[in-house]
Amino acid sequence: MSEVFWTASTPAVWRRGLPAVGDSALARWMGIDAPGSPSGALEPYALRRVPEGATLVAEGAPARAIYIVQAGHFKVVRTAEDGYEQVLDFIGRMDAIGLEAIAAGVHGNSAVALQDSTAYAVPLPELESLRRRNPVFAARLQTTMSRQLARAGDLAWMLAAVGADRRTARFVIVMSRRMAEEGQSRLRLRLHMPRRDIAAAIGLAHESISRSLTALAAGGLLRVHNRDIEILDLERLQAFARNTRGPAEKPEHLPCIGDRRRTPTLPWAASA
Amino acid sequence: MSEVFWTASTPAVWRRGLPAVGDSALARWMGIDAPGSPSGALEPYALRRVPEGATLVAEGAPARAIYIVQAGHFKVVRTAEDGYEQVLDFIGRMDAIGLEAIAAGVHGNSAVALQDSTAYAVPLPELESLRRRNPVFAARLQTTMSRQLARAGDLAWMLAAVGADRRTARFVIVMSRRMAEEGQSRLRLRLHMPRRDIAAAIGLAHESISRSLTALAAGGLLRVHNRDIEILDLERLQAFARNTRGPAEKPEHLPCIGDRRRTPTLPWAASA
DNA sequence: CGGGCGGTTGACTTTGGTCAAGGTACGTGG
DNA sequence: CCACGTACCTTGACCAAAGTCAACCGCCCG
Repeated sequence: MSEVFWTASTPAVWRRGLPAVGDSALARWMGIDAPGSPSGALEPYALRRVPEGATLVAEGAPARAIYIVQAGHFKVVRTAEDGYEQVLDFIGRMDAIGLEAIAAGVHGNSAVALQDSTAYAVPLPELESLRRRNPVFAARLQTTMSRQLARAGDLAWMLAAVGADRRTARFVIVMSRRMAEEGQSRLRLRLHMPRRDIAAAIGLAHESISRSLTALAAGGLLRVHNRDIEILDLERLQAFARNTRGPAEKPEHLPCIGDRRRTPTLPWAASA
Repeated sequence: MSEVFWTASTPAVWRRGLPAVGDSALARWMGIDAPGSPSGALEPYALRRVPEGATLVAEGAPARAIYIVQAGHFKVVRTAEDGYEQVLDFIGRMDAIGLEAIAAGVHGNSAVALQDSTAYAVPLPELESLRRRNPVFAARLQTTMSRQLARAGDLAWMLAAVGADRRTARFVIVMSRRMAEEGQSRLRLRLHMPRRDIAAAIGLAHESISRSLTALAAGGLLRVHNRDIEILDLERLQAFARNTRGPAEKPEHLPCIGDRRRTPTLPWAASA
């Protein structure tokens, strides 16, 4: 119970770039390793290297291409005129960036690399013909857009929760679900972004993220060590995240974690 | 200045169903009036009538079809387990419903009619072949999905603003922009939804919507009469909505509307 | 070894949610 | 045509929740 699952010193490689996934997987994703297509079909699509912190697409820029992430992670942000960055999404490998620009012609959001990353650029002029020539790619693209729409729902779900603790709990659940979708463990997650970005994603002050994570940890729902999070009790975490407003479900065994008034240590956790 | 632009008694037709748009426009939208297609091509796609308050698609239901709105307005909601409804989007005519379900196979959101409305159902099994046969429809569908992604950004932009007044201002701006996109006046808008739905969309209590609208009106930025809103000073409204947090821009001529402490009447408005 | 960034915690202040009451518009039935 | 009832909207008072400011700690990197 007291043992930690993370290594004492977090390997620097986690903070830096991720190992690149083989191009074959990406080619399969794009449907361009289909019978008849030369495996070198990826060639025309430039592989862009994006160092940590660099901007792949800038909002307001004319839409020239969409991008398929090969390795690394990105945050999708919309920068207000006052410099406040609202994080709209976090994008991992095999996912697409810039799809919202197809209709508008200009990018509405920026994409910034969270680590050293790489992405293939598919020029918009070629998108149409590629879609026409390649049904697999067309379907995959549609699926990706559909999935991103579903994620927008997730974002709203997180932002809808009034309590800061609940929002944070929902954020953890959403990240967990995505990890599971990628085939990773759903109970041990590694957040790829600083607290500040989490805060910007769910509309809180970054201090509140800290407090909420601490409270959830004190409640025995999580274990937190910087960007490593272990979900100890998914059941209760979900139950806690369930309610949007109000002092959690009245039912006795789900006391409100928000009740951390003076002492961050939860009164009801001590009894268990 | 004291004259009102709305008729004394709001025509009941506005609250009820909207006049149906001709099928020809919809057929053109879907690309099935293209040369070679019989004009009766809409036939296979059932036109569904949806009375006010009725649910067109229910979240959790298996995805059978997507819908193209012919007349009326819908709200797209995600209902939490505790019954709280988060509004994700408002959908008007010529727009699509249920696109997020293509990837997941089940509907993640519900769509509820705000007035008596009608929509064409395009069964998912036919979607693929229709897209393949009909490039115009394929492109239009992609554009629509892209636009909905962009709107998800709008939603986040609204929710990101911490101040209630600012959120409300942003909501008005977004609605104004959409009206403009539909070719309507951008300064006179008719909201099709009750305060309660606005509140659910931007994450506030419905009382706060009232207060914020009143404050904005008191500031001379808007004129409000129930669901009719006239934007009096778009310039200043946008300037006010600009900042995400903090007491608005320090610059003298843009005082913080949020400063309505005791008196709802704005102190700085009186001086002008 | 030292500087800086990211994270945590505490004290104070303000915002907006909640509860409650009153007002207005619209539809319905007499 | 008018009276009534039901939503919808507005306003007020109170208070808990979260933002802000500030200090501190610890880790990583130079």
